[in-house]
Formats: sequence, structure tokens, C-alpha cells
Amino acid sequence: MDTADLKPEDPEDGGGATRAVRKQGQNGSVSRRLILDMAAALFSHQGFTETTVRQIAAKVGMQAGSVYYHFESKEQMLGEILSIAVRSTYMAVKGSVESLPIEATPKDKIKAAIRAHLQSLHGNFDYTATNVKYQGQVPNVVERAVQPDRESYTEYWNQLIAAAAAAGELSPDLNLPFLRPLILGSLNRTINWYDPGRGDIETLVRTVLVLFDGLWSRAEAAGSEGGGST
Amino acid sequence: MDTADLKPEDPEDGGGATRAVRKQGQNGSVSRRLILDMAAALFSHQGFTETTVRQIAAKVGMQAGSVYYHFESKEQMLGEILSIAVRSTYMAVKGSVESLPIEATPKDKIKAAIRAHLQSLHGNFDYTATNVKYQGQVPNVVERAVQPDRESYTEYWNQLIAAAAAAGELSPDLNLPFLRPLILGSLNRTINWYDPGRGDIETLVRTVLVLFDGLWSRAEAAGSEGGGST
Amino acid sequence: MDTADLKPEDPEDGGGATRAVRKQGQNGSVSRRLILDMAAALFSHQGFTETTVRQIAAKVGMQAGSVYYHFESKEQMLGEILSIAVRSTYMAVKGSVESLPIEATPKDKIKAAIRAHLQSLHGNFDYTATNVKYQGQVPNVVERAVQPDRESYTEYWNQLIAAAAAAGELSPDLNLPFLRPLILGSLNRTINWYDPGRGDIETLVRTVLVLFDGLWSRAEAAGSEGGGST
Amino acid sequence: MDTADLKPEDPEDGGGATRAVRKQGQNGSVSRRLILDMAAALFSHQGFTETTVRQIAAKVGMQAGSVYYHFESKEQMLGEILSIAVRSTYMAVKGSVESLPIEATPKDKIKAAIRAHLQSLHGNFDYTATNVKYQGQVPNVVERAVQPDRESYTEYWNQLIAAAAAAGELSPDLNLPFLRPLILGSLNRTINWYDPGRGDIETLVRTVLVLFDGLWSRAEAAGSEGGGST
DNA sequence: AATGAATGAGCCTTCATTCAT
DNA sequence: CATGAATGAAGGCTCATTCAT
Repeated sequence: MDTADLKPEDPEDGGGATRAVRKQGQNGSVSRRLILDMAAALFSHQGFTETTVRQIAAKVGMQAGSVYYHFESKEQMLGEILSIAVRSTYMAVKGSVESLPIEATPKDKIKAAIRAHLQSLHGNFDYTATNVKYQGQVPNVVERAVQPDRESYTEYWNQLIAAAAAAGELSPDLNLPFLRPLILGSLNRTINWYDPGRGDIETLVRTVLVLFDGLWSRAEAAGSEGGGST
Repeated sequence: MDTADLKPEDPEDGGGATRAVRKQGQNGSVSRRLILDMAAALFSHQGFTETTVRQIAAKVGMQAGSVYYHFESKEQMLGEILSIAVRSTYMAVKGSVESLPIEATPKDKIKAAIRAHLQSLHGNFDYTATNVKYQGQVPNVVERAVQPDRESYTEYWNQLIAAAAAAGELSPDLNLPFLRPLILGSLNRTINWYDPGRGDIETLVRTVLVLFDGLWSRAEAAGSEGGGST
Repeated sequence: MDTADLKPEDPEDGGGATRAVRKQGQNGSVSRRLILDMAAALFSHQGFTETTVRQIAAKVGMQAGSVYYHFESKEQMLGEILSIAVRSTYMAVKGSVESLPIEATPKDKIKAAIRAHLQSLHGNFDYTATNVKYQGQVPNVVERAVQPDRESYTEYWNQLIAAAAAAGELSPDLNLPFLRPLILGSLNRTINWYDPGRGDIETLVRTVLVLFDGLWSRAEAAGSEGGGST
Repeated sequence: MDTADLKPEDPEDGGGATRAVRKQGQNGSVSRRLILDMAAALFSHQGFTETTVRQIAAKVGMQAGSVYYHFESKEQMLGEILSIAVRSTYMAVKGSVESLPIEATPKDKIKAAIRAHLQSLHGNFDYTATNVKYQGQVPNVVERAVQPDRESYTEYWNQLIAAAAAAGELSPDLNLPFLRPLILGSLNRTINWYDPGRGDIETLVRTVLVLFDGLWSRAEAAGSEGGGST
């Protein structure tokens, strides 16, 4: 599957074997989030395996061993990063779609979703890039942990598309099973090449919406997208 | 940049001091290519760093040390795999485009290129997947070696697009600088999710061509592509 | 050149990227010096290349990997051992010479230097033996690091000899450029054969001083050496 | 012990386990000696362990495997090199001493021996340097093989010295057991530092003889050495 | 004689992880 | 909370050596 999920942060500790049971209220201590940020920055640029716990610790200003007070393992860090990435994008997209006016058509919703997805992607680069680049190559344990998040988001898109199809808004020449992964894959891949030098995100959004014009059934004219969410 | 190149053989030795001096070329002992195949299979599924030379050797049925009779380093293997991936796709695309009838328009050429790219991608999965998934995270030495190949292919696409633009065939609403990476990125990303269970490659090609219908300027009707090249 | 230097601590870090940053200096955790001692013992008896980091670690009672918490590389260990060897001998010699009475002649000084050199050599066998035996076959990186130390000591001897020559105390039949390396070489080579069973160090010193009697110009009688420093 | 032996070349194969039983008459095939020469050159400059069989083969212009047609092992090569070194020096020294006029005193003989030793040392640098530098750090198997050669030469010097002592020609202040190793050690160590730039071998010889003037009992005047043998 | 290809043991080094303080 | 020190399992790579051709 090719997605990137989201959803709010819930406890989800999992009960580590050792300590690393942080006693925080419901969020992570400052250090915890800081570590995650640094890890995400490193993972997204060098890759997970290529990143050393020592490097992460160094960027935070602590010793490698200290990291283990906050996390059970390097993999756990990755898992949390992926979850955050997926959930935050999910929330952004969902929020954007739901804030559309009542009259919004499925087509409008998909357009809004595309915009929100791209914005979230590039707005949380370190996290989402880690997610996108490692799609499918993540250690099993971790993958299993993020899977539910991924599926939620995936399912959300499936519904958006199904609704459009039901409304007859989608071009009949499209092979539906390919649609969601094709769209999300195209968007996600921008992580690999997007460079502000070529144009800003909004321009990217517009170009994508134009390029994807074949999505829509010929009944309607080319759509001038409008719902700038987020 | 987001591409996958090709082109004939470059020097690119690396100047090893010891053995492993013969190498690619058109000969390449049987073992050599076999090793490369196994390495590509492993790299594309587990990632470069996650793959052990011992694993590669095991798949070939030899000892880890023996691999070093054929290659100077694990990185050199990666380099050759990437080159093969990029070059073979380039040649496939170029060949496909050039075999179009004289009357072929730039639009026809781009469509043929898209089809050939997708076919090459999924027809040499292990090699191209290694290339696509590692885009931008490849060790410097290796990246430097493949760069020329990448650029050649990139440039080829730039020309295809420029020609279409010059011919007024492209939608004026598109931000040109985004176009090539967006298209190639979308195609390349299929490596991450395409599954024959959802439909065959030709169906994928058709869906992509429909989806990308927004590429073309509204002067013409939506194009039902036809020229199955390659 | 054939020498064995000494002198105070130089920068000479090497700039490791990871840990093992603290190092020499005046602290040096207990382990650190212990490792060095064991390494020197092994190096001096088996040679650098022939000695395994695992062997060193075993002698210290730790795991091979643990050694790398204290040193960046096996070569770094060698470098420090050589430096210690050279510097300690230098200091011993210099100290000995400087503690001679004011009236001491250049000849007296050379004699004292010979005695101190031999004493230091055999008093820190593992370190100095490593240095002497590896003279000229040390890895480049290491050699470069110790070079300044070597040169300081060499220079010190050059001055001692020059002073004696200026005072007309040296036999005119000697080819000066050969003198220092010849003397130091003779002394250093004792590392390869000296065995307490044949006589103690002081006896060795006296024999050397007698043997080298040709050093002195015939104006004076054979010298009964006196300045027993250290 | 600190020596360097000699003696004519005798079969001394040893009966290898594999092949490498060369069928030559009584000397080695051309290749054989060539390989030895290259090995000696490499060993003397980089050290035994640091030298690769592949390097040796490369200098000879053959493949690593081919070397094993001529030698059973790298160690065997070293053994032969050491033997050659020791024997050739022995022969040179012995020949030089024996060619002295009948009236030659023990003192004359020792002087001639010193000269011949130095000449042989520097006249067969690659071989003798390998021997001198590796004194005492040679693999057991090899050491055992060369030991007889070393002892012969050592014994020869012992006799020269004993004769001089018996003749009352040696200074009574010398500790006899130190004498031979001290002298030979001094001479051998020149291998580590001698550089034609500082003066030629003959000058070196003269300087050594002057320096060692303390050898002789004061009954006689300082000796101006004369018997330039070889 | 010589080579190409492979073996297998071992080496240096890295790194996630642990744990007493 | 944090650190210093150590562990132990691997991993990439080297190299003497073998052997069929």
C-alpha cells in the first residue's frame, strides 16, 4: 500500500520490557519530542540504518545511553515518527475536507484532500519524508505498529474515491484499483524531488490538479480547484 | 531530480588496486552477472545497508569472500546495478520513441515514453526498484558514478517535454519546472505499490495516461493513446 | 634517521568523528593506560600487524569492541605508544644531562646521555622496543604523528655532538654525519639482544662506553665515565 | 642473539606437503629466484606481514596462484630469503678474513670482518634488510629453519673474538658476553639508517672502526685499519 | 607452468544496547 | 535523568592458499 496516515496522538506505549516507561502526563517530556525531532531529521536525510543512536543523541546534546531512558529502541523511535507522520497527514486531510462547505462535491473533496496532503507532506518534512522514503522497507515490528494508522488513512481515501465514483464524477476509463495508490504515490513522491526553487507548494498543488484533470469524467469542464484548506 | 537514466557504458572504474579489475563490459563472467542479479534482488527488497554481502554470496552459492574476486566493494555492486537500471530504462524509452512513425507528434512521443518507462521499470524490477527506492540516499561515491547516466535520461525527458511545449500541445496551466519530476516521480513510485493483482502493466499504463489527461492543452480532445511501443 | 624521541605532549588528535575523544593528556582513565600497556607488550613482542585487537582486549580482560571506546583505532594506540616511548627517553636523557654539575664537559654530557638512553630503553622495554623495532615501518599516519617527537630528540643529540666537536673533544677521524645515527643505532639495537643473563644494564653501559672510546680525540686519556645520572 | 648468518646454498628443501617440488637441477628456476628477489624487496620495505603474495606475484608479472608452484608458502619464501641473507654475509666475512695474509692478527681479522659484514649488508640490501629488521619477530617455523645458519655465523664471530681475547688484544674493561651482539648489533642497525647521502660505505666502515677503538687494549696505539678485503 | 576462481578463516571496526553509579 | 564504560553480535573486507583446467 502507498499511503501516509495520521490521526491524533494517543498513549500507545505498548509496555516496553525494560524501563523507558516515561511518567509524563499524556504527551512526551520535552526531551522525548526533541529526540524524536532530531531522529526524524536524521532518518529523513540519511536513512534509518545509516543513522546512529549516537548521532541522534549528539544532536540533542546527550549521551547515547541516555536516549534509552526515553525510548526502548531505535526502532521504537522510528515507529513513533512514522505514526506521527501518518496521523498528522490524516488529520490535516480530514480536517480540510470536513471544513468544506456543505455543497462540496466528492470532486471538491478529493481536490481539497490532494492539497492538504501535499501541504502536510512538505510542512512536516522530516517526519513525512521518513515515512515516505521508508515505505515498505521498515523493520517488521515497526511496520506492524504503524499498519493500523496507515490503513485508517488509506481507507479514508478509498471512501473519498468511492464517493466520487458513485457520483459519476470519475472518468470511466480509469482502473479504479490503481487510482488511490497512483494518486497518493504521485503526491508522496514529491518528497523526493520537490525543491522550492522550482515553485512554491501552492503552485505544485495547482500543477498536480491540472495534470490530474483526466480524473474527472468529461461531463464537466476542467475544474478550477478552490477549497484551499488548512 | 527524480529520474532513472541509461546510456552506454562509461569509464567509471574506481581504480581498485588489487584484483577485481575486469568488470562490467559486455563479457562479465557468468558469476559476475549472477552476483549482480542476486544483489539487486536483495537490495530492492531489503535495502542496500540492510543487505549483507554474506547474504548475496549465499544466494549465489558462494562464500562472502569470493564476491570480492568480482567486485571491489559492496558499493561498487550498487553502482553497477544503478547504472544498469538507468541505462536500460533510457534505452527502452528512447528505442520506443524512435520507433514511432514519422508523423508522431510530441504528445505521441511522451505517451510512448510513459509506456516504455513503466514497462522497463516493472520489467527489470530488481534493478529499477533498487534505483527508484534509493534515489537520493545512495552513498556519495556511488551517486557520483551514476550521476552522468541519470542526467542523460533526465535531459532526454526535458527535450520531449520542451518539444511538446513548443508545439503548443501542453496545457498552459502547468508549471513547467514541475512537470518532468512530477511525471517521472509518479511513474517511479509505482514501484512501491504496483501489484499485478490490481491489473496488468498495460492497464496501469492506460490509467496513467487517462489520469494525466490534464497534460494536454484543451485544443485537442482527450487522447485515447494507442501506440504500444517496445 | 635512527632515534627515539620524547618531548611534551603535542596536539595530534586525529579528529575522530565518533567517540574516543578524550585520550591522552594527564588523566587517561585507568583502562586507557592499561590497554596501552598491554598493547605495547604485545606489539613489542609480536609486532604491530601480528597483534590482534582481540589479543589486546583479552589481556586487559575486556571485549575487543570495548577497546574502541578508548581508542579510535589500533593505529592510534601505536601512535601513542611511540610517542610515549620517544618522549620518555628524551626526558630521561635531557634530565640526566641537565643534572650534571656545571663543570661538565660536552664529553661528560654525551656519556651521561648514553647511559640515560640505555636505561630508559630497557626501563620501558615494551614501549621503547615497539618504537625501536618498528622504526621506519610504521604506518604513514602514525609516522607523521610521531615525527615531531622524533625530530626533537634527534636534534637534541645533534647539539650534544656538535658541542663536543666544537670543543675539540671528538676524534677528527670520525665522519660526523654518521655519528649520531651510529651511536643511537648501536644503543637502540641492544633492544634486540640484551638479556640480563649476560650482565646488568650498568655493565652494558660501561662496556658501551669503553667500546666507543674511539669517539674521543687522543688528546685526553681514555675516559673513565662518571656522570651517573637518573 | 643478534647476527646474520651465511654459508653456501645447499638443497634444504624439506619436502613440502603439496607440490612445489620444483624439479630444477640444484638451483632454482629463473622464476624462483626472481620471485625471491621481488619478495625480498617487498619484505625489506614493507615488512613480511604487510606484503601480499599478490604484490609479489604482480612484481614478477604473474598471478598469485602461480607463486605456489614455486613455493609452498609465503613463510617458506621468507625462510629462504633469511637463509640467503645469513649465508651470503657469512661467506663474505669468512672469505674476507681468510684472504688476509698469514701474519694477520686477531685484531686484523675482526677489522676485516667488520668491513666485510657491512659491505655484505649493504650490498644485498633487500635480503639482509629483511633479515635484520625481522630479527626475533619471525614466525616460529621460519626461525627454526634459519637458526642453524644464524648459529654458524654467530659461532664464527665468537671465535674471532675469543682469539683476540686470548691474544690479549681486547680491552680488559669490556664485558665479553656483550661484545659480539653489541658489535654486530651496531653494524646491523646501519640497515635502518644508512643513507649514501651521508657518505659511502667505506667511510662508514672507517668511522665504525674509529668509534670502536675502545675495543683494543691500550698496549697498542689506535689502529688505522688496513685490510680492505672482499 | 600458470591462471582464474573460489575458499575460509580472521581482522578491524561499528553499533545498538545495557547497566551501575 | 544522565553518563561512562562495556558488551557482543555483526559486517565489510583481506588474504594465504587450493585446485581444476
